[in-house]
Formats: sequence, C-alpha cells, structure tokens
Amino acid sequence: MGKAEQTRQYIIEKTSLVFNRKGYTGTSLTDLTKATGLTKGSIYGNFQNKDEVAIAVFEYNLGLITADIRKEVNSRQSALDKLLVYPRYYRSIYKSVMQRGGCPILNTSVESDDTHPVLREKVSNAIRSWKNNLVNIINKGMEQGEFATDIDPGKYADLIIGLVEGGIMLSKITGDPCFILNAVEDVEHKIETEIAK
Amino acid sequence: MGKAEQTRQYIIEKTSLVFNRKGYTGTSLTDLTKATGLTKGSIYGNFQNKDEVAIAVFEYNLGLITADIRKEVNSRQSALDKLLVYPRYYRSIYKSVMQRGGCPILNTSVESDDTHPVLREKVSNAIRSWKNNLVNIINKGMEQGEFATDIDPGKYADLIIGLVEGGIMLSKITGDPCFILNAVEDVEHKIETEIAK
DNA sequence: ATTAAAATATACCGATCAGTATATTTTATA
DNA sequence: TATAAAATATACTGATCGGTATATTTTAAT
Repeated sequence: MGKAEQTRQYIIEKTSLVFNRKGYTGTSLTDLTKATGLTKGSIYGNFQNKDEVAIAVFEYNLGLITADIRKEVNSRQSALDKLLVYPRYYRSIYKSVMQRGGCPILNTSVESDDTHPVLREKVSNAIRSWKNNLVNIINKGMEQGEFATDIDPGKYADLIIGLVEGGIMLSKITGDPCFILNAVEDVEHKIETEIAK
Repeated sequence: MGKAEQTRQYIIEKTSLVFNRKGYTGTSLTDLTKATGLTKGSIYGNFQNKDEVAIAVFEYNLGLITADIRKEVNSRQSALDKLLVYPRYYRSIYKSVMQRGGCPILNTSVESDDTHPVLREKVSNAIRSWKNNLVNIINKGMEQGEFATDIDPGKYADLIIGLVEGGIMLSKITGDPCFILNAVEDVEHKIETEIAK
C-alpha cells in the first residue's frame, strides 16, 4: 500500500464515525478536516469530491459489519447455527453499533432514498446481498433436511432483516435496548420453531 | 383562524413533503420558498427560524398518520379488531407513504438521533405513545378474556412497531414491497396466533 | 374612504458551503 | 545527498447557507 492509498484509507477510517452520525449532507468538509487532522487540499488530493469520500465511507462501514458476520457464519457447520449467527451477532454488538451512530445500512438508506441515487443503489445492493445470504442458508438447510420444506425462505429473510433494522432504529432513538433485544429474540424464536424442524 | 395562523398552516402543509423527503439538514430555506411560493421574509414572519418549521412539520406529518389510525382503532369494538388495525392500515397506505418520502418517524429518527435533541425527543415520545397505545389494547384484551394472559404486552408492542418500521425502510430503499408486506403479514399472524387465544 | 396594523416582499448581512489553484513540504529514487 | 515527483498545506473562489432590517403591500377596523 503506497502512501497515497494509506492516506486514503486513513481518511476513510477517521471520517467513518462522523459520516455515520451526522449523515452525508450533515457532514461538512470542515468536519472531515477536524476528524483527520488533515487540510482540505490533502483530502481533495486523495478524493475527487465529498461524494467520493461518502461512498467509500459507506462501503467501509458496511464492510466492518459484513466481514464480521461472514466470518462467524463460515465458522459454523449446520444451517441452523449459521442462521442463528445473525440474531446472536446483533445481540452482542448492538451497544457498539449505537455508539457508532447506528446501522450504516439504515442510516444511509433513510438519507439517500430520495436524494442520492448512487448511495441508494449501494444500500439496496447491500440489502439484496444480505437477503441472498439468508435465503441461501435456508435453502441449504431445507436441502439437508435440517429445516422445514414448506416454508418461504424469502419471507423469513425479509422478516429477519426487518426485525433487526427496525429494532436498531427504535432502540437507538429511544435509548431503550428493549426493542432490539425483543427483535433478536423473536428472530431466534422464529428460526428455532418455524424454520428448523 | 386568523390570517397569520392560516399562513403558518399553509407553510407547514406545503413544506411537509420536502422536509420528509430531504430531511431537516437537506432542506434549505430556498426549498421552503419554492414549496410555498412565499418569500423568506414571509416565512420568517410566521416562524422564528428553520428549526421551528421543521418541528411543526414533523408534528404535522406525524399527526397525519396517528389521526387516521386513532380513528380506525376507535371505530372497532374488540381488542383483536383494534390491534389488527395496525397491520391492515399499513398494508393499505404503504404506497402513499413511500411516495411521500417514507415514514416520518423513521426518517426523523435516523436524522435526529445524534444531531437534534429536540426532534429526537419528539420522535422518542411518538414511539413511546405508539407503544403505550398497543400495550393498552393488549392489556384490555387480556382483561376481557380475548387474549392469552401469559404474554408480555410490551414485547409484542415492540415487535409490531419494529416490524412495521423495518419493513417500510427496506421496501422504500429497494423499491420492493415484499418487505413491508411480509412484515404486516407477520404482525397479523402474531396477533391472531400468539396474542389472541 | 381613511388609517393603523399586520403580513409579506426586497435587499441585504456575515458565515459557511464545496471546491481549486498554487505554494510548500515530504517522499522516494538515483 | 541531489532531484524529481508525489503528497500536503495555504489561500482563495463563487455560491449558498440561515437569518434580518426595512420597505411595501395587504388586511381589517373605523
């Protein structure tokens, strides 16, 4: 990694928190210089514009979560254990997610859906990918005889993602963990009593 | 209603859409003049600052939904029918919610949670009030012998709200109704098979 | 119809916005 | 160590930001 690529990565990491907290529109170039200790010129030497930083930061923030989950999922053998990674992962990290400004998928989604086509597409793809991962695990579990075969994998994928994101949003704004905790509990319950047979 | 109060209401109504779509930070005074056809001076003759417009608009957008729901709930007798209003209402209006920029609770929550204490408190109160309404209906249903008595009303209130909000967010960003439709279906299923006995 | 008051418009303010041209410093190579 | 190149900093641009002082218009009461 050359110096330029190093600085680029440094800017992404140092500004990822403020972008996730204040949003794309709410984060100014001055915020970026304060978060990095660098000057405007230096930031624009490594990125074409603020948009490019925001997009790179979203991908970084997204990657932090997905890399963790993928690792956990890959370390399990059974489809049941792979599926249970999701509620358990979010139960274990929701506090740090809150401190970092909430789920980047949720935050970027709400901000960009009517205003920023590029980010909207990236968020949409991230959700599609998340859903695909869940559907694939459920399908595998059905093939392997672990799961009931009369269920709709896509439906359960939608519910798992929705419960997690809804729970994060509600607990973040109210400061009350009950929403995310009840959400992940319901996800676990669904997996164990409706999906697994 | 005097002329001033009339204009104030006119400004709120005409700017409610752009605020819900572009957010508080993303909406400029110029946006407000364009949406109303009024000038800056006129807007500032009716509001102290942009903040005051944003807060009034949030309360307006929130009121549009809550008034509808309250009316529907009040028109039903049984606790079961009152509870079923929520999934059915959101199934019937999700398209227009999307066109109007999504759920104002969700949008305002995500934007304000780390940046705008006044709006954060208002959103938090709206969610608390929503939860209270659900809990009260469930408690009433338990007292009246309509519902199972070994359930946790707060837990189900959390799940209902989380499923609705999560579903709206996912369907809004992806453009795919499946998320909100599966969410409200699950809410209905929960009410009919876990809450009602 | 006159007039006082209220509402709205005009024209401006300083501050901050994203972005850039250029100067300086740092880095890597010879 | 000298030098070219790359990275960073300085200093600035025009545009837009939220907000305001004041002029004009509209409204309502006499």
